[in-house]
Amino acid sequence: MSWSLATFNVNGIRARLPLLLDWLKKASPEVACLQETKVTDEDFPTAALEELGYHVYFHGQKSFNGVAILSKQEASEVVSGLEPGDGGQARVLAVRLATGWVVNLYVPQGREVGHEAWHYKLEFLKQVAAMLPRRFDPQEPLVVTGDMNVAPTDLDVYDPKRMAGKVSCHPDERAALQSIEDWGLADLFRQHHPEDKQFTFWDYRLPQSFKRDLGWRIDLILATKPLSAACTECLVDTEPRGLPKPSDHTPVVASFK
Amino acid sequence: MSWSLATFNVNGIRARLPLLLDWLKKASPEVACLQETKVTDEDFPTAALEELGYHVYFHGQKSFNGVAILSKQEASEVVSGLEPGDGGQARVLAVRLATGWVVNLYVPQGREVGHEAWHYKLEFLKQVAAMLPRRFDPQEPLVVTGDMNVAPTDLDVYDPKRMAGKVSCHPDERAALQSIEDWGLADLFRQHHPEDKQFTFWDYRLPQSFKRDLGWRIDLILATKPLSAACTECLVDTEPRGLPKPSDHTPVVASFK
DNA sequence: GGATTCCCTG
DNA sequence: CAGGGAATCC
Repeated sequence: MSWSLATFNVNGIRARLPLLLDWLKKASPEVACLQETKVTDEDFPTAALEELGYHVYFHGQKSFNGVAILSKQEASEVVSGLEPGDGGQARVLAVRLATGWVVNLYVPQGREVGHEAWHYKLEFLKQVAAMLPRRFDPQEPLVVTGDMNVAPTDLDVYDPKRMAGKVSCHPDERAALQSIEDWGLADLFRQHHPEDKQFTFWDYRLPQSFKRDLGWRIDLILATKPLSAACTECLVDTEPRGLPKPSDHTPVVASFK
Repeated sequence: MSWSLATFNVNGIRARLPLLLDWLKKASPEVACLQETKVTDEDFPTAALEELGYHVYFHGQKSFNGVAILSKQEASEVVSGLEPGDGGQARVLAVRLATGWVVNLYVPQGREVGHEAWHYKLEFLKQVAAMLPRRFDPQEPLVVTGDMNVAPTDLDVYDPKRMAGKVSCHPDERAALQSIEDWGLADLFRQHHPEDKQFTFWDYRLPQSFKRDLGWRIDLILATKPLSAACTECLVDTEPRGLPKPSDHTPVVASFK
């Protein structure tokens, strides 16, 4: 039985609901990991998503952050947060599905290199690296996905020279991401497309960024060996970013046999 | 040659632009008087309206109020405001067309009976009553239209008992409106429909107010004898209030032969 | 309930 | 440029 998993930073699930529902109807991933839902659990639009046949798991807060996982299969376990010390920010949600664990991350953006928020970002990445071996087994099927806010290599930014040493391209961030992968995770998009300059995020603030393809690949699907070996394809679905009222990110989808 | 004139409190012309354009295309009134445009003259969406064949006249301010007149015929005169002492609020706009003068009003709502804003409302109505004989001739064709924020009689409110003595139904407001009409204006809707309980405004804040028809008739088209005699019909177009993202008001249209 | 403006974040 | 939030007004 083949299945697929998506990650999508929706930048406000309430503002994005029509677009998200349309996309889910078409793409119909078995599992969808959402970031930046920007909504309290109280106000999460559960009903509309359940109508599409998803079990809905979420971990939200008032204005910022917020993660959710939609799954056609019911989860047997749900874990919110990175405890202890993710600062109360709603950035981590994990569920155990029949196909394995899915860990959904919304890594802090970090503002500027050296900024307090940037140190927090590095700390967060280190805590993820520490959490994985504590909670999981790299021999078991597991996905770590989400908006990492780190472009793994220079291939993953539109202008590596301009971005060199800047936030999301800084060596310390890349090293922190690498040490997460070193535990035993493969970057599925890169595994299937070793050379492609394909982005998943185009800043609203850069004029015409999407049209001119001035982007970053920061939304990743990482998987342990059992799943990376079963992965048949990993693609960026660029269409939603071109529709009216888009998120600044677009979905990434991995298919498994 | 027959023609029609509409009044429509759009409650924010920028937020209402798609709905307004659709309605204008269908109804195609010769003249449309708009209230609560809520936009500065700088930001008025002139182009989109001109594309529909209208000359566009407006008198706006930053967040509140704002009036505009769209006319397929060019105006030979345009007068903004009620000078002196309409408090700088953008509530009055008059244009001279081939078919006669059109005076577009957005009467203050008044908040609560006795409130400072309510006294201002009465003062405003008195100033309108004083301005008409000073500027115009009741023997000439003239329309005074807009959101009067007064329901002329108990027939014009959904629950006259509940509303008795309240804002927009208070005897002093009705008397002030009556003294405007006494100069020589007929209420065209009421002239053609002496008994109809037909509303033009349904409050957003009353749950299901439109569906349950809990409304007020406060958007009026008044005309001097030459035009009231030429008026063949006056109707409330209820459709726009039922569409997605509606104004709380709906257009009223008068037809003339 | 909805439009506006102003503020904060990305 | 776009989301959310709080305050103001109707």
